[in-house]
Amino acid sequence: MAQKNDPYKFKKVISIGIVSELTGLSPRQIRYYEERKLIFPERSKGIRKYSFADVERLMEIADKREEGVTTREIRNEMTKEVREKMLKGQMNAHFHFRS
Amino acid sequence: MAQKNDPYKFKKVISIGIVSELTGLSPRQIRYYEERKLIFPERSKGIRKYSFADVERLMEIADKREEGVTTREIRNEMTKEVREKMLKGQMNAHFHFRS
DNA sequence: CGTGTAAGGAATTCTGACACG
DNA sequence: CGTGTAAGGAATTCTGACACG
Repeated sequence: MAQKNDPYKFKKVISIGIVSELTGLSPRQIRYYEERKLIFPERSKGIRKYSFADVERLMEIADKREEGVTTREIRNEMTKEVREKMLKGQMNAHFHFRS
Repeated sequence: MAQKNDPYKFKKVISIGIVSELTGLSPRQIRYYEERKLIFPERSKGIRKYSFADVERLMEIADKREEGVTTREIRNEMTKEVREKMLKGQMNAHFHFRS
């Protein structure tokens, strides 16, 4: 596992303009990737707030897009990863019970 | 030393409204503490940007203010700490040379 | 000294839409 | 499909000032 007890990485506090600066993506692109369910900012009075984790995710997305991967495919890879992680979780729970 | 290789703690990316929510301080108070040189946000097109370190610092300031410590005194404690750290740095460098 | 507030302006963000492809 | 743009409105932030104390 990467880093989970990172106290700042997951707090949604960054507005879209700054995210745009950090990632090099346009606000339009960032909003579109949300529409395609690749990222999930929170809202503070209607205004989108992102975490550093979101910023890193967006940079990964940007890389894949440059390689020609469609948002649809990125989305699919994502759900696949989640599925695998859930399986692992199941297995861990299983072995835990058995031991 | 606390945490120095924290990749997110020191990036100035949070706007004053969010800092206000995180700390419970009013924007007015936050700007005033800057005027008194207790914090040093960066600016992105005139708009203040704070780091998580700044947020923590502001919470310390808030605690001291509640105890009745003046901004002047907080400022003095600060410069004193810096002075001590510089001394330590000197000593470390010194011993380093000698060993 | 430390903080609230009203004032006017500038910069940000939001959404829905049209465009191109 | 993915992204740019102009449009109109709403929310944010900024500064300097007056107030109270």
